[in-house]
Amino acid sequence: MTRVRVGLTTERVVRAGAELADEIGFDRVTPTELARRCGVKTASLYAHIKNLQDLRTRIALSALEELADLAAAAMAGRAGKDALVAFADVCRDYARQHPGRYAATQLRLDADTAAASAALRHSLMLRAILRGYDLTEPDQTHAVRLLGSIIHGYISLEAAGSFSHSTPATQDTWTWTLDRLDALLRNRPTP
Amino acid sequence: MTRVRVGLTTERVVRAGAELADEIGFDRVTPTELARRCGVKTASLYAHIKNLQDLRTRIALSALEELADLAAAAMAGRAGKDALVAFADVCRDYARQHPGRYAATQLRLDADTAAASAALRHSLMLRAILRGYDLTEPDQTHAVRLLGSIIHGYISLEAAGSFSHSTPATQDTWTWTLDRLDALLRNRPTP
DNA sequence: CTAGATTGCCTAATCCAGTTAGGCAAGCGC
DNA sequence: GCGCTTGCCTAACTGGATTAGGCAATCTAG
Repeated sequence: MTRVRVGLTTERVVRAGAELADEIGFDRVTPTELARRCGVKTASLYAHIKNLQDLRTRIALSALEELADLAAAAMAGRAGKDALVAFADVCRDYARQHPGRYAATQLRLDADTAAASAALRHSLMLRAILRGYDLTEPDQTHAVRLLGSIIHGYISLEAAGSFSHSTPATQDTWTWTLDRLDALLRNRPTP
Repeated sequence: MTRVRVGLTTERVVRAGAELADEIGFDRVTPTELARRCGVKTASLYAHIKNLQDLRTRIALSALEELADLAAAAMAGRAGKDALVAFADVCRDYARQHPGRYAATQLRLDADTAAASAALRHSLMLRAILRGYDLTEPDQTHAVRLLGSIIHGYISLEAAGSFSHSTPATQDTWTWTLDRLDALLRNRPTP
């Protein structure tokens, strides 16, 4: 019985979990499935992760980091609408290319974990986008929330297939939406 | 051993499941928990539901119906911004009062089930709202998707607690958002 | 090169949730 | 009161999450 050492580490397990999530869905990532994919018995995973919840949290945190890195890179050197479109496109592309990881970013984290996560970077980037528009508090906070709502809402509905049975291409709606959103932010507050 | 007949039916089981979802979360609704709540052994539920997936699907469908009924009632006799605000408020209130049921409405349904669900009524109501604005295709479809994205995105983020650690009250952001959305829909397409 | 320490991965076992099969009795119609 | 229907039960199976403990593959020292 030649026993082969795959050489797992926590990082590799989490990475494999993220890939698995993209293939079969984040909520179907389970120790059993992940072990199968890693070519290892289920119990062996527990040397690297504490339990299922720990695994999911780690995948979520790594996805948040990854998305934040991508967004930061795309936004570098851009401002105003350019920055807005760059950020939104990165989020949407990420969700389309890595649906499981994107789903992971929506995992409900406890307060401490969330505070130490890359979620803070995301909100800072939203703030940064709005620096290109002429907004003062409290409008700026309202706008941060609106931005988050539209981007997340659109991506969720598109991923759920809510748009797939209508005629205009979703890409058209996406650019239309960002155009309108940009105009909305540029215009003075309504009277 | 006096055996008591609770008198379950599929409808009552689903109703109890919806209430349980609001209390402990939709994804924690499970035959075991639901049986406990109904005062019945787990196996007894299977006379009324096929399995866990069937239970979840039924809860989702009933929530979609319930929300559609509420929305239709709130929108009756209203048009334009009044209709928009009425519809959006109903969705938000429903999500706050019945978080588990709202989560259920986001359950991924297979094509046949979705087609026979109240989801169609929801999209028709969104179309109805837009009749109060001067939009032609393809702008109208874009606007339907934008409406859905904002409402769903905002509610999701608010439910996830994403807004709970900032200062302006979420109610202010909500009315601000609907004001801006109304203005966006009223204004001519950007040059 | 080899002995010992480390530790990655295994087997074995436990617990618990989802699910099925079959039995009993509570309430129905007569 | 008699039988039929059927709501609910007990008993049993399956499969996944998790833990404990053992063995062997690799690393390090000398």
